[in-house]
Amino acid sequence: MVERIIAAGREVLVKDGYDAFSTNRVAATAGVSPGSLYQYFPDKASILDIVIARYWDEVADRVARSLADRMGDTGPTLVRNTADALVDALESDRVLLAVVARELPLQANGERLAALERQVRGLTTALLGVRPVGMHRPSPQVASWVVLMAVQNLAIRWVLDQPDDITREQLVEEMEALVLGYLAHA
Amino acid sequence: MVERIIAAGREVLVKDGYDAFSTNRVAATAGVSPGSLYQYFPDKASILDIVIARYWDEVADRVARSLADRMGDTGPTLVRNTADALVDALESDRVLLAVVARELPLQANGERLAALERQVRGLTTALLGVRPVGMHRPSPQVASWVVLMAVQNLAIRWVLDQPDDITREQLVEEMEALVLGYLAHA
Amino acid sequence: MVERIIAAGREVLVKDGYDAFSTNRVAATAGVSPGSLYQYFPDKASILDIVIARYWDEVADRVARSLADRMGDTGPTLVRNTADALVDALESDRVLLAVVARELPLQANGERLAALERQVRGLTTALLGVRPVGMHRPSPQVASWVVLMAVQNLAIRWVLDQPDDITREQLVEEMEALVLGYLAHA
Amino acid sequence: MVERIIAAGREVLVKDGYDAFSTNRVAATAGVSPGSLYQYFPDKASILDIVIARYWDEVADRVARSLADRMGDTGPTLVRNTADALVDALESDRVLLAVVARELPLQANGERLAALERQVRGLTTALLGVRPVGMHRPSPQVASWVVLMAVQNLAIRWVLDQPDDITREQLVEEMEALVLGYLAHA
DNA sequence: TATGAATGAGCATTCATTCAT
DNA sequence: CATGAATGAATGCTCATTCAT
Repeated sequence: MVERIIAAGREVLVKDGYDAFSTNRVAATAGVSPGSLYQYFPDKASILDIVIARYWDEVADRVARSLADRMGDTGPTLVRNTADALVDALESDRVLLAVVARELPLQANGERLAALERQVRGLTTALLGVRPVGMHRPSPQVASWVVLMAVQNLAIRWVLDQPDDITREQLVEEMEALVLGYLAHA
Repeated sequence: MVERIIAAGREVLVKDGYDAFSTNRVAATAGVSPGSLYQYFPDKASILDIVIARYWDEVADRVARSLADRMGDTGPTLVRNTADALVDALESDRVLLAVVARELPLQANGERLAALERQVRGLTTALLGVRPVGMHRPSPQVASWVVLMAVQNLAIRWVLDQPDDITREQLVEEMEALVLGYLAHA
Repeated sequence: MVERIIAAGREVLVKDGYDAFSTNRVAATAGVSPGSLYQYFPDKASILDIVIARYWDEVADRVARSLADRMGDTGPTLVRNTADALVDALESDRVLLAVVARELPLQANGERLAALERQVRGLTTALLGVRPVGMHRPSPQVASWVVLMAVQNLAIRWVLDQPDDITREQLVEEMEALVLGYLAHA
Repeated sequence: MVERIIAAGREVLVKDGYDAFSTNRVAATAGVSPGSLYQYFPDKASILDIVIARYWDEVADRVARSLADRMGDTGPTLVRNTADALVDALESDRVLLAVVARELPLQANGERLAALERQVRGLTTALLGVRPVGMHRPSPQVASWVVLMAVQNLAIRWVLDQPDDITREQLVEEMEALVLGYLAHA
C-alpha cells in the first residue's frame, strides 16, 4: 500500500507535474481513498519526500552500479567514468529530473539529497585523502566539496537544458578537465 | 506605488517566506488595498517575477560594480576578483537568496536568471576567445558554460549552506584554482 | 445533501433574491461548508440551473396533475381547465416565480424552460392536428406556438403584476376567448 | 457628455453583452474617466436604465412612425399594420433586443417598459372603447391588456428565436387572427 | 483498516464607487 | 468639472486534512 502510494505519487509527478501533485490526485492514481494516505504518511509533504528520496537513491544506485562494473579504475579514468555514470543516471529519468529540479523548491529535496551529497563527499574525501599523483590541492575536505558542487551542477543543468552547442562527449571531457585541472592546480 | 508593492513583496519573501507570499499579505505589507495590486500587475505571479528579476539584477549590478573598481585585471587576478565579487553580491542579501534558491522552484526564477546567465556567458566567451596565456581548452563557447555552471553552484551553495570547514578565503582560493586549473588543462 | 443544497439555493432565491445567491450564502443556508457544494456541483451556475429546472418541472407537474383529474375534456372545457391549471401552478410559488422571471436573465432559465416549451408545443400540435371542431387555423405547428406564447405571457404577467382591474376569473375567461377565438378565426 | 456615456453604454451592451457592462468599460468606451460617470449618474444601474429606456422609446417611436404613415386605418388593417410595425421595430436592432431580453433581468427594464406598456394599453383601451364592429369582449380595459401581453410576447420571441417553421408573413397573419378572433369571440 | 464525505480557512481576483487633486 | 488612482468588501473556488462509519 505504501508502495502503491509512492508509485502513484511518482506517476503524478511525471505525468502531470508538481502543480497536479494533490493528495486527491495521488490517492485517485493509487486507487485508494484520500483518507488512506494518512494512515501511512503524516502529511502530503512526507509523501513527496519519499518519492524524491527514492529518486535520488535510484540515481545513487545507478552511479554505484555503473562504477562497480569498472572497479579498480584510478585517476583520470575514474573521474571520467564517474562523470559518465552520473550523466547516465540523470538521463535515465529526464522527465522526473525536470520536475524535481525545476518545479520543486530545492528545499523539497530536503534531507535525502543532503545525505546523498554527504555520502559522496565522504567517499571523495577518502579517495583524495591518499593524495593521488598530481594532486596539489591542500585539503581533501574542501576539494571534495568543490568537485561535488561543480560536477553536480554541470551534470544536472546539461541534462535539463540540453544545450545545443555541447555534446555529451564534450560534457564528459570537460568535466574530466575541470576536476583534473583543479586538483592539479598548484 | 509600483515600488511600494515590489518592496512589500520582497519584504514578505524575506520575513515570512514564499508560502506567505499571498496577494493579501503583500498588499497589507505595502499598506495598500488588494485591488491596487491589480492596477499595476496583471496577477500575483508577475509581482513575484519582478521581485526576483530585481534581485538578480541587483546581484549582477553588484558584481559589475565590484569589477569596475578593478578594471584592467587579467588572468588570475580577474578570476579571483570576479569570484570574490560574486560571493559578496550573494552574501549581501543572504535571506532573500535563501528564499529565492530554496523555497522557489527554479522555474520561478525564469527568464530573468536565464538572461543573466546568457549575458555572463557571452562576456566570458568573449574573454576566453582571445585565448589568454595558459588556456588550453579548445572551445570558448563550451568553456564559458562550464566555468559559469561550476562557479555559480559553488558560490550559491556556499552562501546557502555556510559549510563549517570552508572559509570564505578558501572558497575564493578554490574557485580560482578550479577555473584556472580547468582552463589550463591540456 | 444534494437535496439540502438545492433546497438552500431555492430558499436563498426566495428569501433574499438572486443578488444574494452566492456560494457562501447558499452553503451557510444549507448548514454546509462552501467546499461541500463542489462535491456535488461543478460550479455555482449549475446549482442555480438545478433550482430553476426543479421549479419549471414542478410547474409542469402541477399542470399535468391538474389536467389528469379532468381527463377527457375537449374543446372549450380543455382550454379553460388548462389555463386554470397553469395559473394555479404559477401562483403556487409566486415569490420564486417573481425571482425567476424578474431578477434572472431569461437565458438563465436556459435549456430547461426551452425543453418545457417544446414539450407543451408538441402536445398542443398533436391536439390541434386532429382539427377539432371550429378550428380554422391552417397550421397546427404554427397555431400551437402562437397559443403557447400568448398564454404563457398572459399567465406569467398576471401572476407577477396582479393587475387590479383583472380578476382571476376574468383572466381565465379571456384566455379561453383568446385561444378559441384565434383557432376559430377564418 | 451624458449622451456620450449613454451611447457608450449602448455600444458596450451591443458589442460585448451585459456581462461586460462594467463602469470601467463604459467609461473607457466613452473616452471618459470612471469618476466622470458619477457626475451625471448616481450609479451604474441608472446608466443602464437610461440606455434601456432609450431603446424602448426608440421602439415606440418606430411603431408610432410606421403607423403615422397609414393613419386612418381601422379594424383588421389597423391590427395587421400595428403588428407589422412592431415586428419591424424589434427587428431593427435585433442584437440589442437580444441583450435586453435575454441577458438582462426583466426588472432591469424597469419603469420605462412599464410606462410604455401603460401608454400602449391606454391607447388600445380607447380604441376598443368605441366598440368597433365585431367586438364582443365586454371590457376594453381587460381586452387591451390581453391583446398587449399576447402580441408583445409573440413579437419578441419570434424576433429572438427566429423559429424555422414560422415565416414573417405567417407571424403577422397569426397575430391578426389572434387579436381579431379574440375580440370577436362571444 | 479503509473509507470518502465533509470541512473551512484561505486564496486570487473583480469592480462599483469615492475623493484628493 | 474632470480625473483616475485607490479602495475594500465580496466573490467563486481549492485542497490538505479529519473522523464517523
